[in-house]
Amino acid sequence: MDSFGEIIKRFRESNGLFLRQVAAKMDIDQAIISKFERGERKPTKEQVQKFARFYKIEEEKLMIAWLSDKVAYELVEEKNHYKILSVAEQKIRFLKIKKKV
Amino acid sequence: MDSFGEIIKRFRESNGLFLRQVAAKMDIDQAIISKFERGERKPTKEQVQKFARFYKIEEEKLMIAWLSDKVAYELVEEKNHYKILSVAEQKIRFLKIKKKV
DNA sequence: GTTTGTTTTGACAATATAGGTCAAATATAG
DNA sequence: CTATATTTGACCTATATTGTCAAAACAAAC
Repeated sequence: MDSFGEIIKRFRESNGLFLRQVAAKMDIDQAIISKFERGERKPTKEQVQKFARFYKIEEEKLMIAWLSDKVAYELVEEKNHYKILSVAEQKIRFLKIKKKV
Repeated sequence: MDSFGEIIKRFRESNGLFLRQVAAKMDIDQAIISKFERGERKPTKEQVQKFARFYKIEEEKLMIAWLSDKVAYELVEEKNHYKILSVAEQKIRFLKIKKKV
């Protein structure tokens, strides 16, 4: 249940890298990476993919963390979050079927 | 499992109102309401509340439809949507507990 | 306590996304 | 064809998100 930020921070540290180094190699401002790691800012989808490649993390895994962060952030202040999620699930299933036809 | 748009359209029609009339009373451009009804645009939270009051729909019900639309729209193109939703659910639960402390 | 190296913060700019307005186009009914 | 209702699309504005940079804060070493 890790957040995107926790994951990329863990990988950075286990590789013994400084923000400065990651920033240079990935060509992303280090202030932003610092904010990603602490969940203060959300990366774009392209950045998520870039991090997956950089740290050799399975892209799907990182994507799940990132998207679930977004959904959680969007609903945490709302009532009935469980209901909202289950209705959303039904709608997604319906939409996915519809598109294939 | 209705979308926000389907709900407000149903209420408008069952009240025998034209878009023009709703638009005038609610002070929202009728083109926008037309787009809401067909899901082409998403209303703001304030507008959702306004529609709930206008049609005397239970606000929670409309809010659930609106938020689940947003989540569904956000995830429909993604893989692993079920996994994403279940991780999001855990994260929300965790965050809600954390806030109360 | 000052030097050196790292991370965090915050103000501001740039960009992207969402929402609003309006008039014209397209139904639909008579 | 006329009249009324809805939809579409182009354009504009507002808001939210992301990027940049320099300074502040933190930490370890000495």
